Amino acid sequence: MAKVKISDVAREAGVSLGTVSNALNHPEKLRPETLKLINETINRLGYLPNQSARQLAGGATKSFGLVLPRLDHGFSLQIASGAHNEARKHGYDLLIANADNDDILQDHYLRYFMGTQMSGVMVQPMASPDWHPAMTKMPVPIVHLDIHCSAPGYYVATDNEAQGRIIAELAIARGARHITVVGRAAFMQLTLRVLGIHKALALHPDIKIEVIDAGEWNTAADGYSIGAQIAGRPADERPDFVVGLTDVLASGVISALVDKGISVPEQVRVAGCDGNPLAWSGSVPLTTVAPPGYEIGRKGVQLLMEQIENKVPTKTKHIHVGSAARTVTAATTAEDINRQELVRPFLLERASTQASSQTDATAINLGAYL
Amino acid sequence: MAKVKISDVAREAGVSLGTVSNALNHPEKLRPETLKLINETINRLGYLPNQSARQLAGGATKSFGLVLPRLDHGFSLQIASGAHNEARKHGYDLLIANADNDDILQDHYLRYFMGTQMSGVMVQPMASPDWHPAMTKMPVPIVHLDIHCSAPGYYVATDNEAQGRIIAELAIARGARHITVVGRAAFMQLTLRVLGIHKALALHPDIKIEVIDAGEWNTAADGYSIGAQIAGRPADERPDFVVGLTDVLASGVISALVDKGISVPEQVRVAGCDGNPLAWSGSVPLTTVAPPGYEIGRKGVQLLMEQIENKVPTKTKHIHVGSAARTVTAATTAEDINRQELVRPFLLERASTQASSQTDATAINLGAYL
DNA sequence: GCTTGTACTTGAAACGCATCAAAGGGGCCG
DNA sequence: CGGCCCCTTTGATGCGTTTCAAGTACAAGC
Repeated sequence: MAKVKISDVAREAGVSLGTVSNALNHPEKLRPETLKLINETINRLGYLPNQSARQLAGGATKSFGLVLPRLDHGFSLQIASGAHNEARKHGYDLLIANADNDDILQDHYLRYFMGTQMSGVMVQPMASPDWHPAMTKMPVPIVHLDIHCSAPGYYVATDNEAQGRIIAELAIARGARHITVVGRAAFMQLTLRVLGIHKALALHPDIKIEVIDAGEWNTAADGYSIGAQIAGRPADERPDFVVGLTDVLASGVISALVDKGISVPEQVRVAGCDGNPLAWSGSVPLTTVAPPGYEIGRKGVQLLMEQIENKVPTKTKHIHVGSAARTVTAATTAEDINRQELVRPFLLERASTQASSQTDATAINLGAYL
Repeated sequence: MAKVKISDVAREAGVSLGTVSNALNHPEKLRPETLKLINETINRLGYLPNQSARQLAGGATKSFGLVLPRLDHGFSLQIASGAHNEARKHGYDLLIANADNDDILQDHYLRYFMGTQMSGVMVQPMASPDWHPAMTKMPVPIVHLDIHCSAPGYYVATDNEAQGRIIAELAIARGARHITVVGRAAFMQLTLRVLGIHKALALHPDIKIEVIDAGEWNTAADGYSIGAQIAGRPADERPDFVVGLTDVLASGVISALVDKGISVPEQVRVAGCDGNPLAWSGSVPLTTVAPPGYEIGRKGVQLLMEQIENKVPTKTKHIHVGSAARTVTAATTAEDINRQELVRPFLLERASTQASSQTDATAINLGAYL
């Protein structure tokens, strides 16, 4: 049980300390026999390198940290997935921390990662990351995900506004007269979706729009109760188009409507946002706009790699993923954007289900309920 | 950009190195004014403690590592969620790594975590963890999740067999004559579910059962193509009950059946396993058995805490969560089990959706398609 | 004025490893 | 046989902390 260290291995194998170290880090420098001897000794003794010591002695390790606001949100997982694959491709490890919707905790893990000599850190912040300007001056490359930063720094944003616009345009095309948006609009990303909807509707002042908050957790139960409330209204105050800011919410709304005898989509059409595979792989697929989480994770790591390789982390660089059209906000002036990538949305067929979680693009899934 | 270290803070504040260290770790030992001075200096300089150095010098940190086979599987997330909350409750951090269904990677992260002086490590292995006996002799507490270990060691298992049994009993109660199980039975946990089904059917030799592998990823598309295959059979070779070893699979099967004109549940009933919130929050809820992932994560951390506090990590201890009935396998002899907890399955109501992801128990969701 | 005690503060010693200049050991050529 | 060069191995040095025995300053008690 006593921890075996490198010197134990060295003594046992009859070589010097530095040789064992080389066996671990630069195997090509050793004579094959020596290497073999050392490896056998390592296995026999059950030696496990002390990562802390390696990092202390050797500088940064090849690993990235990723702080996510929650783990039970499919979107965050796609980010994690994309980041993971890209990181492994470059030979980096990826460690993930759950901030549990808590600013303090998010900050805590961020500091933790930076202090661990990670090569880079990524966050999907729940609020604008301007909360702590000191963060951006840290000696570790950092990238913000799924958010627009007004502060200088690297980030990769998805065009949440475009998502809203896409949904709104769909609604218009379906002849909607009264749109109800369901979800906690106070969440940064959701706010932008709502903004996109409003913008798209600017040309159609005759279309009525309302937003109903769904509580903090955006659960199906929240959706259900809102759906029930909608169902209870007199027919002429009822929307003819409901947008769930989340697939789960939309799903709950549909349950309630159907339970209360309102037919979907005949009387009320419903659409969601997120591209949850289950939402549209069922027999009655839900229409949903999928933000390119996987791609965001991937780009995030690429941005990290750039900073690491260039060693010039002073320049601001942003990437926009999945924009259907370019958005201009105060934060993204021309000078801020050194590179911008637009990925066109496209339609997914019913049966090619898995594409939605692996694709590089913003996807619109056309399903039922619409 | 140059990293500021503790000695810089000390010099700048005009105190000694050890005093700054005390300010960080034992603030109560310092005179309030000194503490204040140091804290101000720390903030002014943007000092960030080097975690590697701390760990090296100070021994283990208060943090746990969790290695998961995949991140896009809801069940693993529930584990992560439960582990996270329990860990935070004890003041520990939780870091998560994604093994991406890869043995090597799983091993890699495991070693990484152990080498980082984590206080404890947890894995949800994809195969039996006996693959590497050396692991169990490591100087770091380790707990295996969602699996039965025959090797001595700590683990918390859910009763996968019981899940299968529950589903099978449901099928019997519905008068099934021919059951088709869809999924990659080679996955440890799924194997046990299938075993449970077989055992439950032992008393009903007249009921026909078949298992169809769904490929490695268990996607909805896999389910769809299997569903299509089933639909293509002559009516008398078609099952009257399909069990998706995963909700997503079941979902895909239903899509295919419906597309091919086979009515569900009139002609073929379908059930899933996993308790994916979306699976049964829609308008046509899927029947599914939910393994208590959240609780598994929680118990895992508790087991870790026990080992840490007792400092007697030699005793084998197992916890069974969510057993509907006790299973006895060769691996769990009476002596092995020091403590066993049985949580009774219960029914969830349609509208109380969020419970399924937060509950402590194995849940059976009764839905449509059945 | 001297001793004892209290309340902080100091700084040297480890923590386990990667690094790298230097040393060792052949082989080859002149 | 000496001189060179190349391949391999050595071990002292330092990475940024924590820890802890030793030190300092000051007050109280005699």
